[in-house]
Amino acid sequence: MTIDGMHQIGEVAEAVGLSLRTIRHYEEVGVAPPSGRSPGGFRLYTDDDVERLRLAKALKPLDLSLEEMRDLLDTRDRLADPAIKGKARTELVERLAMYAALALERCNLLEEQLTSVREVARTLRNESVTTKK
Amino acid sequence: MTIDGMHQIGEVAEAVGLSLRTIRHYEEVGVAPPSGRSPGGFRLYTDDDVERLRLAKALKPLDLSLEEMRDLLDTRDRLADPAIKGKARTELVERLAMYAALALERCNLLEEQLTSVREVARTLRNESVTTKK
DNA sequence: GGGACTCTAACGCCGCGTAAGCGTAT
DNA sequence: AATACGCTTACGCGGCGTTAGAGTCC
Repeated sequence: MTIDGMHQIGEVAEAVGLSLRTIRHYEEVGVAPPSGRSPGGFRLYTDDDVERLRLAKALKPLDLSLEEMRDLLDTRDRLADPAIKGKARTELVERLAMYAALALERCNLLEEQLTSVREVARTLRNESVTTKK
Repeated sequence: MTIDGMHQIGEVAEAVGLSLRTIRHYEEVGVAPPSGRSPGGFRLYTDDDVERLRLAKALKPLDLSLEEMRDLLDTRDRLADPAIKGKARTELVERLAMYAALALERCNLLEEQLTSVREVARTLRNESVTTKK
């Protein structure tokens, strides 16, 4: 940890469980930019930045494009700002709801895959045991 | 369906639920080649070919490389040949067992993802409801 | 011969992995 | 001054999607 509670990339990668490359890439495409840089150019992440990265990682199974992920995260962040009111806010809420729905769909898909892959696993086990002796 | 119980690619795609492109690609890399071709060059798949494609699709959530998939499928097919005996057979069985183990691992990973994505889904729902009115 | 189907060849895209060569932090 | 850490740039890759243009089936 550096001065002022800022973290540099290695530390963050360790904590979040993403590769350096991925974290840098997430900056490039705006998914999770660091709030600052050291004088020498090192990326510096606040705790909130790290949280955003965590969320990003958690979102991965949703299989969104990185652009969609950025949109989702931005939407969430903007909703957290109570200064946004009225129609603008409603719009954001609806967008978030969309993503929520999408997440549910994706849950179902994952469940299907899980059962399917379980079946396959059993089949393979069987075949590699039945045939054994 | 063409003569002799052979199916052409569109029919197969429909039945299995893979795109034409994917099926062609699976031939290119040896995952699921058609048993024949029409005089004019159309791919012709037997019922067994179609079965192999089905299996290939079911295997997708395992997240193997196509090369590994090919290996898995080939191993299975060769095991089905009772002419293979002794050490060679044992080797095949062990290889299949490896894939079975890998499948189990993958199951766990999928479970993790599922719970994680469920949590996210709930969170999003909450946020898009709490904020609503 | 007309319409549906299929073919090959080639480029494009996304989400990073992986060097290479060089600067920064302590 | 050594060691660990980080930076940018750029190429590569897997698994297809997507034209484009030509051939095949019946």
